[in-house]
Amino acid sequence: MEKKLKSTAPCDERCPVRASLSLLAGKWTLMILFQINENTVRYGELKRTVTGISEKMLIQELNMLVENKLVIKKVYHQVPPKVEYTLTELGLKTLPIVDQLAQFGLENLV
Amino acid sequence: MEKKLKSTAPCDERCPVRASLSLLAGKWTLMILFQINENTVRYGELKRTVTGISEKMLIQELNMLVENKLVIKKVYHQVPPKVEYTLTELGLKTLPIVDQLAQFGLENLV
DNA sequence: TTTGGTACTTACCAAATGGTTAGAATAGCT
DNA sequence: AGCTATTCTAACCATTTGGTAAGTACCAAA
Repeated sequence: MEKKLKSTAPCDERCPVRASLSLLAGKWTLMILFQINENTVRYGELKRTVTGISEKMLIQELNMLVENKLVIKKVYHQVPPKVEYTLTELGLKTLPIVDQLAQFGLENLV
Repeated sequence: MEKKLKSTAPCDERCPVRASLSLLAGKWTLMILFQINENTVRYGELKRTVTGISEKMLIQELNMLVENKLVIKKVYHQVPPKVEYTLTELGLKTLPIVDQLAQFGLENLV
């Protein structure tokens, strides 16, 4: 009775894949989430571990992630400043996606 | 002995997440793979189901996917022409990623 | 002979993305 | 007084990405 749903279902605004991608499709987004993972990470640490990213991009992405409630930012008002980033509940839920990406990479690329 | 590997592992060229993203991070890539899925799909069908994409982008992405061995293209030399796209073995292995994206979208967005 | 259907291709332009460089803030250390 | 450390901001430019619109090819059917 409902055999061919898949092939005809259009991928429009309601498509869950599209919705996720609009949040996560950036060049660096998933890699940053991967690096934060289940840890609490300082800005400088991210700068070092996400190799190749510019400061501008890193900050821009982090702000975007905070705005979208995937990441929590904790500022220590010290000098020199100290800022820590952690995944929110929602952010943690992206880790299975990242895991699949990692697994695909491990098995078929690199 | 090897507790803190995660937090210090840099995400450089060897990072499997980065490798996968370099292949799949495009705005439309994963959505196209999602639409082809386990089916055999004609070009025109994709044009209709991946709503919002331009012909230029769709062709460009499909060519890229064929080049990267994620998709097989079968041309029927008829008039009017008929072209079918199918996922390769490798392409099928990206479906778990897409599934996670879909699940994340379903549970937290839309 | 004109129209239609399918799968592209091309040229041009606009917008999004990303990189580089310099600098701001601030307090402790020398 | 000047240096250092850390996080972030701003201005400028280059590259990449993406969209629009028009055109190509081919034959069959009207």
